[in-house]
Amino acid sequence: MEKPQALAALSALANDARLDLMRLLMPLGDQGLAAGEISRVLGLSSSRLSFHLSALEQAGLIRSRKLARNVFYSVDAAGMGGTISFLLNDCCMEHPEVLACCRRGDSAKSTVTEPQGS
Amino acid sequence: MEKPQALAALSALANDARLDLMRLLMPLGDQGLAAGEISRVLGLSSSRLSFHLSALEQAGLIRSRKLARNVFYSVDAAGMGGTISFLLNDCCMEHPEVLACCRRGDSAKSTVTEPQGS
DNA sequence: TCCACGTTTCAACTGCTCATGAATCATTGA
DNA sequence: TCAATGATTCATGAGCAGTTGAAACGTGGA
Repeated sequence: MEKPQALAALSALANDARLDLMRLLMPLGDQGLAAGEISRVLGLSSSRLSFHLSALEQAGLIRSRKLARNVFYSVDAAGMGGTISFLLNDCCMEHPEVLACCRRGDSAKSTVTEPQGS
Repeated sequence: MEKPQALAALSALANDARLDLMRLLMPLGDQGLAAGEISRVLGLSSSRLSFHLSALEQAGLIRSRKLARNVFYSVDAAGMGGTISFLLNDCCMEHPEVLACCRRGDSAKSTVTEPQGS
């Protein structure tokens, strides 16, 4: 993934509503969920939801599929994976401590990175 | 890592200059680089750099250390790792296809995720 | 054909992010 | 003490992101 694309994806993810949206769609796989249903679950107005959905779709993080009157949205696993991969490989250059934090699924509370105590 | 903290980190990363900054600091480890040197390397004005540095520091992605007249900035591996871990675990719930993309270090060009052809 | 429903688009407004240059602060050496 | 250096803060302005409600669009059923 190139930097502009990664930047677009990061910008898209850096929003409360859109992060909730990704978390809602993630376990549903390719089937996804209709826009109206998403709007009901997340409590977003239709125009607001449409705005956020198109932001995520433009960033390559979700896909849409028209079915009768409904539009179903589902996560684009490759887009999301590519974004995380960009952070891990291109940005962090597989920095060992960063990798360790990821594998632990750990939060920011480690002091092992500070051997210099003087 | 909690959602507000992850959102702050994602917002901080969703910027061209700040992404460059992280990539510059990443291989330097705990030693880091002085602000003036960073400004020279990246070609940023001092006030602009200071603005971006404080954004990254507030987001918990870098640390600062005063040394004589200089302020050295270095990556906070735990913060960066926690952010990636949040995306991978909390947001993607370790979605197998997302994980696969990450392990491959692959970009968004995979069609293996689409077995349904009819 | 007409209406209802699901969804998107539009215009207007608010607030935030970012860039710029000047001013300020802290530290060091003369 | 004073000047020079390194870094941050401030005020300003431009532009973008997000919210809202109304209008428009496409589709399917009566």
